[in-house]
Amino acid sequence: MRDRVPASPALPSRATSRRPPHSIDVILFTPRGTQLAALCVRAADPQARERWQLPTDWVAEDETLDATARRVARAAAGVDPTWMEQVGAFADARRHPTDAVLSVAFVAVVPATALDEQTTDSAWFSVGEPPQLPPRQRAMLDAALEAMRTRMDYAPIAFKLLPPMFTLSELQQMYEILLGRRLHKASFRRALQGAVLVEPTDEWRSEGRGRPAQYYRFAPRKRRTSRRPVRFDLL
Amino acid sequence: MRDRVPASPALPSRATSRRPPHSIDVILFTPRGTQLAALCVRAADPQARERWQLPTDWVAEDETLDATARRVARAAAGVDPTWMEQVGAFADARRHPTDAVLSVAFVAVVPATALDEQTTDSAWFSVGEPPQLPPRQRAMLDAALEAMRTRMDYAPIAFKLLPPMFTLSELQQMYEILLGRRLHKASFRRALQGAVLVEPTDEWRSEGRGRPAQYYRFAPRKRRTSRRPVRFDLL
DNA sequence: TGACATAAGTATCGCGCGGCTACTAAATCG
DNA sequence: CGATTTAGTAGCCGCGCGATACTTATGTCA
Repeated sequence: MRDRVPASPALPSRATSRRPPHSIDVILFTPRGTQLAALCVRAADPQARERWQLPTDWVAEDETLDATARRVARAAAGVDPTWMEQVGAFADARRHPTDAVLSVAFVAVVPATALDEQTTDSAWFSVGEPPQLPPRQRAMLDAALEAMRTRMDYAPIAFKLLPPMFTLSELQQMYEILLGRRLHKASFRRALQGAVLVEPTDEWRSEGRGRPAQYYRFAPRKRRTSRRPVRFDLL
Repeated sequence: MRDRVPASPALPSRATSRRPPHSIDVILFTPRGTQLAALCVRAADPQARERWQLPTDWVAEDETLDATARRVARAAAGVDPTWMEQVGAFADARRHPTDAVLSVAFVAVVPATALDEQTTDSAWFSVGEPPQLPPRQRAMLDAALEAMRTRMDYAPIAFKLLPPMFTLSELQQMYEILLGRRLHKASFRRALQGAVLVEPTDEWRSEGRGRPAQYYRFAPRKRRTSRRPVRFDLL
């Protein structure tokens, strides 16, 4: 399943004669146990193999930003992310490993099942305890986490991290990992039923102890008719 | 109050020897009557004076993106915006007036009172009926509007468009203009009192007919303790 | 085989918020 | 004085969400 991976995903692999001075940096998240983890790669500089950084590369000629981000993500994780979105452009004076004038950050997620063996060139770090990163990339990581959590209300990110069939407990656990906080079971299921997002299957999960759980599949039916009320309590 | 304005705000005014190939485009909003309006400028090309575009310029050497955006906004509107935030990077193949490889969009707002006479080089267009724009900038305009409306829950954008003292009706009207929809008076005031955001002053507005309205000032006291519940109805 | 543990799923209560209608309050206009 | 206009409030209602407690269905183990 894994594609051919360059020896060093952090190192710009292309050698274009006239490269644009902006990089694409990808913050890759995956659920690891009960924690959310971000992928970091070793610095390309052989002198500083102990330093970690985010996967990055230059934009190729006639390549869209999204295509570059997807390429960087695939090179670093070995698989295509199941969801990805741009976070924004970062161009302050803080240091960046490639000395890019401007860097565009993307946030992406990959399922835990897609992860294969750890390489010596990359490692997953819990978002609670990230390694020391170049200053600009550290800002990108924080912004990516916030952006993903905000986007969860609008994009089915959690669903894209699960297999086609899943139990409601598994779905709730995925939400909890991504949001970094516990949710209430009854409320979670009531809200889920209210929106018509999932439909039950005939399959049941029976693994070990406890009552078997019914499998559901993602099958959204209602279209967004809801209007959000004005909120002042977040100011 | 207006600064010196270049003859053509749309035209990159600086002539750096080695310019970075990315531009900063600013979507400037202002309340105009009961409608939200966006500022457009005439194309720099004397051959195409009938075409409109968004204010744009290149990033100067050792200039942050925000500083560039502020400079572009001031050049186009004559005043500093009272709120501004980055929208994102746009780099698809769609045409852009400066042929920039990559453009970073910013959304900003200026109060209606700060607007001076219309120049022949710029005009305000209602967001409901924008002029035809270069394709990339058209996408930026749509994204900017959505980003601003999303951000209203987290940043006091409406307050920054009002004078230091304002009536609650004025505040509600500002929210309605920015959101593009009507709000309910009682609900609006209840939510506003719930968060402790404004405090009454001793001043009263008595203009013509109707009961006088009390002036309030923006004085947020509570800190954000609220956690948003998970929402499935927006998927 | 019955008690216990474990996990899935449901029932019910209460509270607060958001939308609605209707009402009161204070000014101007004729 | 009465009509009009705008500001501001009161109360009802329904729903969403959190919390607690309960039921159901399996495996484990004495």
